[in-house]
Amino acid sequence: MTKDLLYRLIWLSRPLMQAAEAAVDRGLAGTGLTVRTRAVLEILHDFGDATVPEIAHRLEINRQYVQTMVNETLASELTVRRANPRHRASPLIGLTATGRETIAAVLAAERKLVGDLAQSFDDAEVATALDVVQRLTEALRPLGRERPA
Amino acid sequence: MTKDLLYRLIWLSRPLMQAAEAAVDRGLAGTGLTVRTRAVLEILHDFGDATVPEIAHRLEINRQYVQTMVNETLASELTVRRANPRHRASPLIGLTATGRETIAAVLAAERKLVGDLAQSFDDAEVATALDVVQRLTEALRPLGRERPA
DNA sequence: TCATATTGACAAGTTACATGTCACTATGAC
DNA sequence: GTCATAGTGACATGTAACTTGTCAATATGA
Repeated sequence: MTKDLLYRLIWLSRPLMQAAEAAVDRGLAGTGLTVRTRAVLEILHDFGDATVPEIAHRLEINRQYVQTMVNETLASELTVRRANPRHRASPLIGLTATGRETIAAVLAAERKLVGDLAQSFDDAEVATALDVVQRLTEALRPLGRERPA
Repeated sequence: MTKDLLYRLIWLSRPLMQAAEAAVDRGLAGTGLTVRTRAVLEILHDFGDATVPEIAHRLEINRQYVQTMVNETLASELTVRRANPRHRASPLIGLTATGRETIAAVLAAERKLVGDLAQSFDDAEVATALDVVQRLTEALRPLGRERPA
């Protein structure tokens, strides 16, 4: 029955996430990054300079916490503040040369590992899995809200 | 490319888990349970009486934390201590009538919701997704360990 | 019987967040 | 321009879900 399979799939999300984040964390050893500062740098790497609230929106966590993560990356000179023409009080955060090299190296290493894993899977099944998981996530989301829609 | 799809699938595990746990949490409103005490009761419901270390092993978290969760369920009389013939100092934890009714109601409600969701999916795609996610989790697990195997 | 392991209880520490407040700064309607 | 309203950085505090360490009581097995 689909119901039971779906139930098992839902509860597999936690082990998958834990395994994934542990693997990422291990890949971060020696870089001085944490899983969360890695996430900030990845946003800047993928989308270019952004303000703290913009990064927070992308990461779907609140701006106050992102602020502390960004402050850490500023302190370790992985990022810098740049003048924001659109808002004088809210500078754009951008990668420094070091920051760019660091995150690029991390992402490249991760992609290499995933490339190795990918050999055990074929395109069609992964595409199906991705589609199912995406639809499932969207279907579950409203159920967690105050007033489920 | 399979690699990119796989990468996206890996990073979807967190949103899926968050959506799933938020939905579970919402279903717990009014029962006095938390996501974690629910997990303890579910183990007892599915596998029968168990000691604290046994529950911890099933949940893959440490016994000290499980002990505090179990103590909460004992305090709210959802569970009771029963003599353990195999170990005098480590009682078996079992559901009370109230505990059994509570967890049965919660699980039934969850299964009903999943049943509704299941109508948007077909058996084959969910089976494929489950298989991919299981294999992916097992493949990622060793990468997070000290000495990746 | 005696070394070793298991268990419950308790204390602390940690991580990854959320929430609330303040002062400052923009922005847009007028 | 002016003024209500919203966005922002900084800071403080709170919280859930853990981990780690320790101790004394108790088992277990050679």
